[in-house]
Amino acid sequence: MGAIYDKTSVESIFQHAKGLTGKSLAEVEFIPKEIVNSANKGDLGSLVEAFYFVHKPGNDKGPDFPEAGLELKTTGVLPHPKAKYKAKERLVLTMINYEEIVKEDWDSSTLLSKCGLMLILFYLYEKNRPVVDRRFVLEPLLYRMLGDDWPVIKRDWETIRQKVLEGKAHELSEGDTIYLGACRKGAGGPNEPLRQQPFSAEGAKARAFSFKTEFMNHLIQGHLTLPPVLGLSQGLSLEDAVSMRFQAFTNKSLAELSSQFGIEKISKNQKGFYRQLAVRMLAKGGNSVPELDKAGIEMKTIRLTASGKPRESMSFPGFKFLDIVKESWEDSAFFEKIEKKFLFVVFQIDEEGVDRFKGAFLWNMPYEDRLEAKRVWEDTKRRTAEDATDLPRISESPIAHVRPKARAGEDKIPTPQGTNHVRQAFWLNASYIKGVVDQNLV
DNA sequence: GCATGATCATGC
DNA sequence: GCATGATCATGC
Repeated sequence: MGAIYDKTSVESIFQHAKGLTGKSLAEVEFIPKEIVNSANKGDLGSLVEAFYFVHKPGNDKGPDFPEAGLELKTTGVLPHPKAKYKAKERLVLTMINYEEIVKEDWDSSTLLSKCGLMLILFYLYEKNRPVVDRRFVLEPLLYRMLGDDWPVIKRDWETIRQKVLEGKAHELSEGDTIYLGACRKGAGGPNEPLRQQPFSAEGAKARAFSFKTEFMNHLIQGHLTLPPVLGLSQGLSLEDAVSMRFQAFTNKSLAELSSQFGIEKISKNQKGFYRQLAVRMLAKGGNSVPELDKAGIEMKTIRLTASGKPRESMSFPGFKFLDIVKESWEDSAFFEKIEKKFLFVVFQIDEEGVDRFKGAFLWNMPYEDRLEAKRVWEDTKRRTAEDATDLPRISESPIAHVRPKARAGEDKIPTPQGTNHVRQAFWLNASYIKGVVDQNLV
């Protein structure tokens, strides 16, 4: 049975939690066999609560330990060669209740009252190991939502609430926000029931507040991470911080930038050079921007020709023919990517042929366009099953197409037809990117 | 100039 | 060794 501790004291609960460090639940407590067998992946948290803390959680609205105001979370980590561990996935905090959130304000919000103080236990995720045998490999973490990150999180919460107020709960995506994501929740798929929202007749997918995976990485590696460079803890929005940083560099030539940062483009084929410059501009000469990593923001460089069109379409991760035919849209890598927030950093060749920095902006794909991307993905899935050599071309959609992306000509992978064919990826059309740049670059 | 195909450079 | 962001190459 669980050791003695005081359920009303944060410190006491925290100390008790430390007794799990380095051990699995089954090493510390006897867990009846029928429970071990029936436990699924989501159950470790409730098993820890029931068997180790000998505690019944309160209702859904409040924290697990109401007297202490403490919410208990367990979450998986994966081994990582450099950082030792990284987050397996986002941490789901609590469901977004569309009917309720519009009546709330931040200070009295369900999110803050339930998750304002969390005790997070990190276990090593091993797919085939029963949850009760998974070891808690890190010290437990007490996370206060009102610490350094709160201005960003509050702003995120308000962004989500605002969208529901506008009757756009169905348009929510993770890319709307910085650290606090509105992740979809539930099995997904075409049969998943939609939820009602107060200001639109349109049904919306069930979504929950979550800490993004990359944000969890920073919690895990907290003491290792570099100091923030954008000053968001003072309440500045990420948009403003980014545009202020880039402002000073507008229209500077590549030569000016590289001499300013003391980095030279040595070889003609230095593909990451523009990206390096972008990071230097943002990080005041440094080489990392922790806030961008933490927010899971995808930085992409865009190089325009003198006429203002991107030189290239924009590539996304590749897919395997045998996988895509079994996947659903919302489990696909392409879906995950295009729900993200992007930082587009734009360079352009001027009339004299000089490459110049033109500006940068944050962007996430509008709902309508995500529907079109979904259509292209569904079409790709269907056609892969029939003939993997005939996939959506650039002329077939204003937004996305499918094209090879391989390491070499021999880099071929199996198709459902039993043949091997060159590896493929999704791309956003250069003409679509042009439209985005035209609309967003001031 | 564009669609399509092919592959490079880099970081983990 | 490999995935990913990025770019080059070719033919119409």
